[in-house]
Amino acid sequence: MSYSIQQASEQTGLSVHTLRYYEKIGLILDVARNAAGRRQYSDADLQWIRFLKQLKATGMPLVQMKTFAELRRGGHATHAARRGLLAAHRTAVEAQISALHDCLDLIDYKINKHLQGENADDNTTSNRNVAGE
Amino acid sequence: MSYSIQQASEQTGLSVHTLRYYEKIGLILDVARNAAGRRQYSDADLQWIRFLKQLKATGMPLVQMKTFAELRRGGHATHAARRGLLAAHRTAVEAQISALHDCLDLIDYKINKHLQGENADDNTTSNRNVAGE
DNA sequence: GTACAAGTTAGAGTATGCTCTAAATCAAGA
DNA sequence: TCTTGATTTAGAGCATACTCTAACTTGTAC
Repeated sequence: MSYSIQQASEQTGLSVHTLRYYEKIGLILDVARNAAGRRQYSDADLQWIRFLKQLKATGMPLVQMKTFAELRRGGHATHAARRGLLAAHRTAVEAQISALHDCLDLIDYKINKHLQGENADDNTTSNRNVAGE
Repeated sequence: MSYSIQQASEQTGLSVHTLRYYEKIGLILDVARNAAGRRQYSDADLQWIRFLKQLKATGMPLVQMKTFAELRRGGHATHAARRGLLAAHRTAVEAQISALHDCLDLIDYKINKHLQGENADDNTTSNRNVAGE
């Protein structure tokens, strides 16, 4: 099964512009072309693009994804390197989750403060050591 | 207690450039000045800046933080609006956490795949419906 | 064959969020 | 007083990640 750039866009949720851009900067490699020079995305291509989207959702910069894309093209020899990258990123994602939980706690505290109708404009007298209103 | 911009920078982890920038775009309001026109940050200011930093860590755009900053200046009358904003943001942060957990799962799958020495370059024969290598 | 939609490229433009520079002012120590 | 370092402003510059434009080619329907 192969897909036009428009179909790939629909399947992945990235715009056609973005798909071309990702290819230009080396995130998507070796996309097949038909006789007329048009892109023919494979299922594997779409899976890879969805993976990129996931990585992006975790805040990974495109340049780091590019590193991964290049390693991927290197085949078996690069398995260890890719594993290392993923492991490092895993740690980063866990830290992010932890930071978001902290923020949730803070938001809950703030919401609660507002619900109770406390003087929410005077941070200096807060009985809890959290950031200002 | 009041703090110079340099001290505020040290206390909050934002650069002095960023502190001035945040003030310029309306994220930090009504910072006191001494006779010479130099900024004198209060403890309340620092708490507010730390709160901004937390919001930023959750991916909130500066323009939305600015809305919150303006509401804050509005005092009691804006409590409900602020509560609404925070509640909406809470939902967004929860969604983010959930997305990050999904990504962790995917990363774990990938790491595992590499550890086992499977053919990690052939996505089309993957026995699991996840994104490409 | 003639529209018309969809594809191609290179390259310009935009949005966000800083980050730095220049020129001037100010405060404190030798 | 002179120097050094910190501050001030307006505004320029930069990095990231798109997003769009122009000019052209291709494929399909009528």
